[in-house]
Amino acid sequence: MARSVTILDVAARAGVSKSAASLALRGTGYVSDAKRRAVLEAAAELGYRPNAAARAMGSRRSGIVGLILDDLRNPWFVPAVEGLSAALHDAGLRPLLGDWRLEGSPLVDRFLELRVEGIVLVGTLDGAESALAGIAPLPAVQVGSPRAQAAGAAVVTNDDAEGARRVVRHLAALGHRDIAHLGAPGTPVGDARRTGFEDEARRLRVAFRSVDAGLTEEAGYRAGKEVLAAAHRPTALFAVNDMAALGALSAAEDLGLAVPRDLSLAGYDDTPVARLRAVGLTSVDNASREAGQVAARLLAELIGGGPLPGAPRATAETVLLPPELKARSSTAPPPAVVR
Amino acid sequence: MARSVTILDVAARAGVSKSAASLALRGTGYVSDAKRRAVLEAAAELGYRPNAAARAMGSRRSGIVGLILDDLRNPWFVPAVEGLSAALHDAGLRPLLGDWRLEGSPLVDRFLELRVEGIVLVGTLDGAESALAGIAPLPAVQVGSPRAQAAGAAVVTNDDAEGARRVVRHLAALGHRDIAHLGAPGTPVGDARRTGFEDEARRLRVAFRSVDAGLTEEAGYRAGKEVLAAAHRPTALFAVNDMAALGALSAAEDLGLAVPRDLSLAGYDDTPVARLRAVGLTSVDNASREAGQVAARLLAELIGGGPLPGAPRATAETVLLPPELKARSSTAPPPAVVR
DNA sequence: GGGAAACCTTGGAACGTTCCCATATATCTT
DNA sequence: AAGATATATGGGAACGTTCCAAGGTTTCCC
Repeated sequence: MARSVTILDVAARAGVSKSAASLALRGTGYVSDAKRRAVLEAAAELGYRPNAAARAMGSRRSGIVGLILDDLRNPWFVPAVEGLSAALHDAGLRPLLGDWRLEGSPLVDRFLELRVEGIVLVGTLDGAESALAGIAPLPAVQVGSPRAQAAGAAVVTNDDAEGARRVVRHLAALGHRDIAHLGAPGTPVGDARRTGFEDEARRLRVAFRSVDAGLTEEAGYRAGKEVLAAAHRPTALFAVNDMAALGALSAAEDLGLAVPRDLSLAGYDDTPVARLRAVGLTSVDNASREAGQVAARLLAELIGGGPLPGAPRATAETVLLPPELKARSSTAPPPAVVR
Repeated sequence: MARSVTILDVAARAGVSKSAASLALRGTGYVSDAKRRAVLEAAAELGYRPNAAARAMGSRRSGIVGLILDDLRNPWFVPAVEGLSAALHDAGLRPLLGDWRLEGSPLVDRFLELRVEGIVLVGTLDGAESALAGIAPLPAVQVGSPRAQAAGAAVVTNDDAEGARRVVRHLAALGHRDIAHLGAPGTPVGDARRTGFEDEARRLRVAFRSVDAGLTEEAGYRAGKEVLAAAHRPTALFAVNDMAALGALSAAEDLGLAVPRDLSLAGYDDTPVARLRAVGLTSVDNASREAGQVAARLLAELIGGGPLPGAPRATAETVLLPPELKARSSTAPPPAVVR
């Protein structure tokens, strides 16, 4: 194991002190141009790589923030992570990813041992309450509707109620006067979307009903079948998410209903599946990338002392971002004969 | 910023030396039971968290391995990462995730600065050749078909040729005698799958043709349309992956062909979409979880000195794992009238 | 009962940085 | 010309661990 190159090797080769080399490499403080160049050149020649652990020791700063992802299997978080990543980088911080489902609470321990400067919780994080309690004094921001909220963490999320309202407006504008919602009560997104749906339907004087389904395809299939097989069936279905909408799509097909001729169908989240030509599902696109950016900036602010330098932690704050409707081929005017 | 509690605080409270505390906390070496208990208790009371950076300094070992993921958007890697994660843990190593598309070569720099003990490359990693050159002396394993192979890295991958052969056998057994393949030549998976397809079709004396498509839905749609609109159309289509298969599905629908009545369709990768009821696509399930495990064990062996303690790096080795066919509703016997 | 082997304990050195301070020189200000 | 400021330089301490060597017990075996 050839001992790796240290800053002392670089300093020696450049003919300067280790302090000067350190300054030159980081680009802070006073170093003459000549020395700076010599140091940089020596570093390049030797293939010098700063040792992150030693740097963390010396500076008492790790420069990293931990991102706890809810579930890698559900890549809805990708745009959010992109936004986070970019904005964190601008603040001189580096993200480290971990999967909550996969690693569980040891993940939090690991982040704490790495002395992360802040934590971003991405998604719902089922059953994370106890683990989250451990991060108490650290700056934390949660992006996406939280179930387990870390004590005092700021929350940046999409305005799910508004998204649901937009779906109703879209369907109503197409002429639908009887809409059913396949909901997922008890989940944060489920509750917000249902509330938005019902409020707007009421406001627009559209007949509506909400049935309990769930967030999975299976749940959408079952609830869809129930609603569509009933005596008086709605002309449009709004599912709590794209998965449930796809389940409902299967249910409609089973019953011989064509989408969108006999039934309009809308989902939520604008997942890649919704965009498939074979599916073409009308959905709602969360401004997740922007949410990630906002969260990162918020966190950077909290880490950098925050707006209340004396207080132990900035007060919990909730930022809501408006989503965007993506109309596709699964929604159309209702059949004329109906009603 | 209350200075965090160190091992010295723990040692003082337990009434032992820092060395004893260190030994007790790690569970190595000789410590009396009484002291061990006292130390553990003191640590718990104080909420002691070892400082990973300091530990890395002292031991000259980081205990972490970097996982470079090709693209978070394509969650095919999840089972592989699960397998990796579990097996690495058993070897006392911790995985750190990074996304190649998102972060690019700075990701490699970061891993090197963190002094990771090994690197796992997950997936194809387009354009990563130069970055990968930098990891030269580190143990590295690549899981999934590589395009950019790190010099001397071992490769653990799925036997794509075998998977393609199984698809052909399945279709032939159903009675198909004319099969087309929508391929993605030039990509590692594309080439292997096409070769397997053609070899088996030839062996079974089944008429076949391969057309160039690509790995996306769009590519599958275009190539599917071309093949299906031709004068003599095949009774079955085998696409290079599920996305392309879904594109072909749309093409078939556009042409008024019902799947599987008029046309059987198979994909590859067994993505969640293939499993959706509304889709029901016959596909091939890669043994990715197992691939991850094998890769992790291989890497752990390389890190722990490896089978050739003198050599600079174990010779590149390729492990092939057999995949499994998942027959679903998109494949059926061909229509009797045809041919 | 004498020596070896196992068990236990500890203080100091080392790891590779950054930070802090002391000092030196150049450049401005009046 | 005398300070004041900005610029530059380097030596030593600190960060929180693990490792090492050295010493002290106990246990075991012949």
